[in-house]
Amino acid sequence: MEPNDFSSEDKEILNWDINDIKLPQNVKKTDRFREWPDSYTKHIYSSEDKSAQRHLSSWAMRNTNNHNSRILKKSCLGVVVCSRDCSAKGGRKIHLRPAICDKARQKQQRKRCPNCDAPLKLVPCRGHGGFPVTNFWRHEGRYIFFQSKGEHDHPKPETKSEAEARRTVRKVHTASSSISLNLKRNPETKSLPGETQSQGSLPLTWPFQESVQLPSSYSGHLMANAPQQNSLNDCLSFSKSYGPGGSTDLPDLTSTLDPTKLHEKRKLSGSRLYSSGDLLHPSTSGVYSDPSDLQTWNRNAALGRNPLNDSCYPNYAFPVTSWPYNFSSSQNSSEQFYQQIPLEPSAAKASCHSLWPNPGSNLYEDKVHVDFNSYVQPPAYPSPQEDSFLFPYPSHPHQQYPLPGKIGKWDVDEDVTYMGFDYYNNEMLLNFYPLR
DNA sequence: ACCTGCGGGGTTA
DNA sequence: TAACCCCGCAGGT
Repeated sequence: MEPNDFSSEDKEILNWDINDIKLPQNVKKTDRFREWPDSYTKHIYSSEDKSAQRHLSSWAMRNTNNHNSRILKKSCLGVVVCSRDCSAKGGRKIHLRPAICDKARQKQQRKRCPNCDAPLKLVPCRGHGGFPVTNFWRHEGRYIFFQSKGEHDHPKPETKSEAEARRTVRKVHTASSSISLNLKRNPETKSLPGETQSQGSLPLTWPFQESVQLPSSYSGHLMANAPQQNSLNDCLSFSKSYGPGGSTDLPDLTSTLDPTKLHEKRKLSGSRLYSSGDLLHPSTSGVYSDPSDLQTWNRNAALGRNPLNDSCYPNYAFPVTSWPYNFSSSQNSSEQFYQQIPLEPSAAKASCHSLWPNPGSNLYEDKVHVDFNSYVQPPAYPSPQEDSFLFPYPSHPHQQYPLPGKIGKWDVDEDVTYMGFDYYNNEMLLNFYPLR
């Protein structure tokens, strides 16, 4: 649509700025929640949207004080990578989600690469004129306004739920292995001083062991089968809740947030919002101030990525060689993907991904946007969250790393690639590596 | 333990 | 003044 085709009303809706005194309230259509907002984009969400209420993003965004209680500002923390830039089997790269909490992040950076044991490195985001990409949130009336400044100049980290899931499972594993060890020992034997369950010392192959050791209290809602029933059935059960039929929202992690909370604070002032600073800055393209980052970037860009290979396959035999879902793009590599899933465990040391296609179910029916049908298209491949913390190298015909500043984005048009994912199932489709 | 939002305050241009 | 940042606190999960 050409700009001239817009009515003045439309223009108002399109031209708002998060810093405006008044924001449009005659919004005809709210946006679907964007999990990976990038570039200089704006979105208007419904105030009912749980993900928007929580100001969620799959980028690791931390709160930034802009001294403006009416506009929440968050800046991107980048991504945690292996300092040796190692590749796991299958060419996957280590792309961890930086901890939001400063202390937790420092602690995280003291950990080692789960793949090669090299130190981890935080790649800062410099996508906004050399500074981190910033996101702004403002609740106004029935809508939640979102504005993004800058274009992420780094790979996507694992998602929030993936990172949370990894932590959760690590805890469970620690607990269960502790119990297990105690049972193996004389039950009355106390732990030796200094004896710890070092996460870092666990073999990389432990994820599967962990998955079968999950206490039933934990895994019961995750798997239809008993935890001890391994491999095929578990793996298939992982995939049950995912697929192109899902909504595009982030998982509804909780339902307790009071959406009016922010309004209560914000109704204090009715006049012009004082400037939130960099909102007024001219747009700038991504800047690489660190040549090594650019090098890494270029390498990644040249190698591309394959969202299919990013998908989860647990660290054990995966017998599925085809998928019942009939993807719209039958000639694309999704078909190939399912036929190439390695059958031997050694090839499957990879992140467990949250987005297996789901032929039937739609766990998000209650959340489906009113104009859902106008947005959802059958995905060309099963994994929109192609950027788990392990990254694939093989290039994908549909998606490659664009260089910053290009029109290309980290993800393909979200309208196409979005798929819903279920938080709890996501927990089972996690990256089991014991980090953080 | 960690996430999130808030707000005080420091630094720099 | 405006942009960035760090830090600590409180409430929540």
